[in-house]
Amino acid sequence: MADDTSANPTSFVMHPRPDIDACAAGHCEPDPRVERTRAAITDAAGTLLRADGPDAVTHATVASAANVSRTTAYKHYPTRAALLRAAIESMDKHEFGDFEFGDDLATDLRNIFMEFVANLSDVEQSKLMATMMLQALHDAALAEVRDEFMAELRPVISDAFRHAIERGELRADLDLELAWRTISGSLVFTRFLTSDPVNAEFLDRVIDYFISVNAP
Amino acid sequence: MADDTSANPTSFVMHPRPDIDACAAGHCEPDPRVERTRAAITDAAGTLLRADGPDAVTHATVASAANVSRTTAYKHYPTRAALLRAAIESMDKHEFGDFEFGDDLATDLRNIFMEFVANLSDVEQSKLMATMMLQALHDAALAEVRDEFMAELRPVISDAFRHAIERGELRADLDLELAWRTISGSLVFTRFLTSDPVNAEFLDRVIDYFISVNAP
DNA sequence: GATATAGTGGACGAAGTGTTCATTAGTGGA
DNA sequence: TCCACTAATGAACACTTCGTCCACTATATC
Repeated sequence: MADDTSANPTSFVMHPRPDIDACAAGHCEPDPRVERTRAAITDAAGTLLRADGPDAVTHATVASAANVSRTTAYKHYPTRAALLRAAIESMDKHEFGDFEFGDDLATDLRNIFMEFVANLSDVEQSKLMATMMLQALHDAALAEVRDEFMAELRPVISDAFRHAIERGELRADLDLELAWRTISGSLVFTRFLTSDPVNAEFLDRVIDYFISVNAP
Repeated sequence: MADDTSANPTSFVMHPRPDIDACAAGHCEPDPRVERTRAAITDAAGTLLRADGPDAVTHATVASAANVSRTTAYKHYPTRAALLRAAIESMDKHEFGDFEFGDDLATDLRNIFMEFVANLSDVEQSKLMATMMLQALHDAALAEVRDEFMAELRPVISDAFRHAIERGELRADLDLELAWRTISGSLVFTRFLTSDPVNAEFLDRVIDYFISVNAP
């Protein structure tokens, strides 16, 4: 099916525009129509996911909520899995690049986990997170999204621990890997496997327990 | 529509049978047909949930897998939520009534969490658990199921802690509530929010860390 | 065997899914 | 400003799934 290059010279591809898939891949002068449409779709998908759960995220509902035709939704996200992934990726992940460490560990941990806890205490955001956890079990691409999400958190916590060790707040032989899993885990476990509230108060309790137990 | 009691005496309700809903409620001489059908449906639903995830659990698929007519599936579980709940309840929850405590905490914890970890390291069982966590956010009835599931685990762990305290393996002022959340949480968090494996080795690491940190 | 309920399977309209296609709208280069 | 090109549209399509209904058969108890 290769085009015959000896065809009518006026039929040259003179103004090639990047197509949808090329833009999705990343580097290409973006067509504003594509950007607009994609943003509308991902926003709508995320909102629907938070509000009504994963079952509510279909091409039809999303297209309607995004004021976009159903056909377009299929063009951008051919499968339901891709649509769901887009919805989950719409989650605003906190950037810790500019995090400023304070003078004591408790304050640092409170600041770091504040937003995490806020997400957990919000039912809609929790639905989104639980959906991510569930889907990541099937969907390798989504598992990567999840890992990137967590990759934001971990180095900041590790740094906080290191500072605390330097200050003598924590024992020097602390297992950093287990330490951060302990704190995050207490929050996640309590949110998703118990009926107990996960709020600032509980976070404080977890942090205090952690510090008291890991003091030198 | 009250029956006229003066009607033909042979038309008395002579052999009233309990209906489906009464049996579902619990106490009633169970109709073997109902028991058989229910078991077939819940088994099939659980298997489907584990194998293909919650989206695969519909009245049609379950009925087909259970060799039961679609109509019957609707009769027993009128909504999809009810069907999913049945699937999740089919999870065999370990009974700890007969648990025998040993002479050291590490062994006790290993034995207690062994099955929990086995579930987490199995992808299918993990799907079931993640579905439970997600659905419990919408479905109050399912939240209760989840709590009952956890209620099996907690007292055994608390007892293990208490024995350990008596033996001098743990500090006496240990916060039991946070302690068990710490261990369970490390496992759950690592399973559902990281790509790292949760296996016997990891469990040992968690337990060793916990004990070393909470020693008197 | 009489009687009552559970389970069956076909049929149904309604709704949803995934695709195609001719048409319209919006974009950037000439 | 015009033009070539692609994105987006919406109507139409065959197809599947959903939930419900009903006459009928199977099975359990007395």
